[in-house]
Amino acid sequence: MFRGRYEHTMTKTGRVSIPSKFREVCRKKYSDETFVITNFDRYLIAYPMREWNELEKKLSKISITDSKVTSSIRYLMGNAVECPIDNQGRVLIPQSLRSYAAIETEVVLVGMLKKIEIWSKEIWEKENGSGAFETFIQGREVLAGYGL
Amino acid sequence: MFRGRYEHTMTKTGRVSIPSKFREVCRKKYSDETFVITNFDRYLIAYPMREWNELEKKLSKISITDSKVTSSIRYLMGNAVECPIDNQGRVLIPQSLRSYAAIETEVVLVGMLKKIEIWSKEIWEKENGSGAFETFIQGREVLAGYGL
DNA sequence: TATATTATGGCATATAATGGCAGAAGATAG
DNA sequence: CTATCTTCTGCCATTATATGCCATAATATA
Repeated sequence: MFRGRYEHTMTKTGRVSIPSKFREVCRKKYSDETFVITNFDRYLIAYPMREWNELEKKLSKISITDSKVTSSIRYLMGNAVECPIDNQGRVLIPQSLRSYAAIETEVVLVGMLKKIEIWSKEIWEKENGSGAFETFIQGREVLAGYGL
Repeated sequence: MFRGRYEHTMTKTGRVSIPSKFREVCRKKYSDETFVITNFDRYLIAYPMREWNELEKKLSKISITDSKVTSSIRYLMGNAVECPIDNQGRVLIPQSLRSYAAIETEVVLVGMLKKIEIWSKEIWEKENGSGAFETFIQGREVLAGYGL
């Protein structure tokens, strides 16, 4: 599973190195070095191809009559981009996703179990900087039931 | 499956470039570079030939007693146009479909699993611009059961 | 300390998107 | 039936973006 936090810089052309620990998870657990990246709130999430495919398979069985569901699928699929890891261990993050998550050069990558989060450093610090510990303490009670 | 969102411009002659990622899906998954495009809501939908054929097969099994269903099928079939991808990776969108979806120059193409949606940028922004994330969050509860 | 791996910058090349134009095909009017 | 107009289609040119590759510096590992 993906864990840990890394701060990397993006090149002018929009490429970001994937931390080697994450790549190792890709190789060993998924035998595949491709992510599907999509936007989530103010940050991006990257799923290994296999995890994403399972999601797609389920979604493709939903009938298109419910317009609310359709527009949720549209949001999710419309923002999803397949990003293979290159020989230097980097992915190209498309312009649209970059601007969506306000990523310019400094990037924070966070391992989150089956997926990776990609934040602009600025936004990361605002939302997870000081105060993060307090938030953690508040949510921790829920985790207690899971063996923490 | 088709995924991702692309903003392209249509030429004066009504040709639109199909994003290379979509073309790749056509080649690899369908071994065919022809779409069937028809109008749907306020936008167009484009199916790879094979998916369209399966849809037709299913529709042909519906008995024609229900006149409402019949006219829906008529609507769908009557506007369907076969659009091959040319050597530059473009399709010609017939005038009738263009005016139906109010497409003039700026076009948004959205990958939606087994099909592609083609929107006029203007309408896209009205219906899926700001606020789309909120809508997504609302509809997401439905998707939660699908592993999101 | 030597060697491998990682992160990242720079550059050359390939591919993508799209505008323009001209000939072909098809429609329409006389 | 033919002249004219419109639309379709293929091809070339241009620009922007993506991609592959090499180099280097920093860090980790033996």
